[in-house]
Amino acid sequence: MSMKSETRQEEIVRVAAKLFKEKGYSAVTMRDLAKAIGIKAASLYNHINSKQDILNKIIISLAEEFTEGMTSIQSSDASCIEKLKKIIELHVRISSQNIYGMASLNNDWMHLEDKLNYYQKLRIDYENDFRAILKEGIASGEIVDTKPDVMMFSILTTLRSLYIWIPKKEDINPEELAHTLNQILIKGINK
Amino acid sequence: MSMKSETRQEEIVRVAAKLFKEKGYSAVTMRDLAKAIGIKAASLYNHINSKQDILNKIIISLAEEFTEGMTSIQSSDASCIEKLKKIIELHVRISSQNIYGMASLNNDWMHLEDKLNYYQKLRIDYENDFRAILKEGIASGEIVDTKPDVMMFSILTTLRSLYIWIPKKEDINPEELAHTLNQILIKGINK
DNA sequence: ACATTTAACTAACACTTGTTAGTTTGTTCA
DNA sequence: TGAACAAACTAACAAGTGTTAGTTAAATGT
Repeated sequence: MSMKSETRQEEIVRVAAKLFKEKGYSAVTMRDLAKAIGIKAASLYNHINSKQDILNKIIISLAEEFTEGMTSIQSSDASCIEKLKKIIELHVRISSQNIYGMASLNNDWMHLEDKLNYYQKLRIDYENDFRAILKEGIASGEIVDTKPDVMMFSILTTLRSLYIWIPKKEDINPEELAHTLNQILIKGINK
Repeated sequence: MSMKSETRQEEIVRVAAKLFKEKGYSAVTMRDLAKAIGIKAASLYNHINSKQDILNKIIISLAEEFTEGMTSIQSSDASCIEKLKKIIELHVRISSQNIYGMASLNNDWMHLEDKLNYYQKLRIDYENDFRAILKEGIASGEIVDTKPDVMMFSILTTLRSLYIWIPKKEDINPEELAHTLNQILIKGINK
């Protein structure tokens, strides 16, 4: 068991993400965070540079993980429907593993300062890649010819909100969830 | 033109909702709000009781509007698919008319204090009504027999996120948007 | 054994927070 | 004209904010 145990910095970021999910970035104080860990607020600064920096670490690492996933999917030679399935699996996987961080990504990104532009670029690029897949599917006849913006919005907001919903279900089987979502998002719900 | 002009209290709530959308409830100070209106922070208290109270007004009035809409839809004798269509129209209408308030409803509800329990009851009841419609549709064969929880989550998170997406489009035709969403959410995107 | 490093601590800082008190100004109406 | 009121103002408050400085105690490496 070479279980490399968590560093204090990692613990701070992890606990911060949990608190940020519950109350939002602005409502969590460094004293709240310190108390949740069991030390004094000043001691946090032996491990992190600033409150800002914690938020940066949480959000940017997740955003980059999504970007990497999308790049990999883009460059594969799968069909558009298959690519969409892989995107769904990507979101289910990352969201399952980062329930707290995903809340910050969705709700607290506007409090990024230095990293705000970088984050927004990643987000816009991701959405452009997503839209390109849909348009390709429309062109090839795989996907119904409806407004790609509305399709993307619908699918992507569902996927981005998974962090709200996953913790409410006791049986978090990622494969099964991805499969059910794939059916509902692609094929719809009517018989 | 008997255009009953906005009271100062209404203006405060309206401007607050806009600021809450941009930065979140906790990050908006009473001085920010006062400056956006053009008065001093202390003057706000001639019109409102507290910062809390502004949030209550924004969120509870919207939540009750949704509840009324759902009650009306529930008691109609439409088919399940038709009821779903009406729910989509309800969300598009309320979201179009309350872009800023919807952001608070989605992101700042946890900062409700006295009204938190009441809000959560409205929300749970709404979701139960929604789920009941889906289950009825499954039983009657109108809707595909997949997990109703996942279906509800998927549709409802899309509808709840409309406030993010509507302002990005210049042509905000609610009827057309509701129609497109209806197609995508009910019939899916594959051909 | 001793020097170094790590990571906790206490104390304090400069500033911001929501809110209250008391006052002033302009408008409304008898 | 003058009393009453609405709604702005200034000043201040007590509490809380992120963060720094300086100190101490335990662990580590030579």
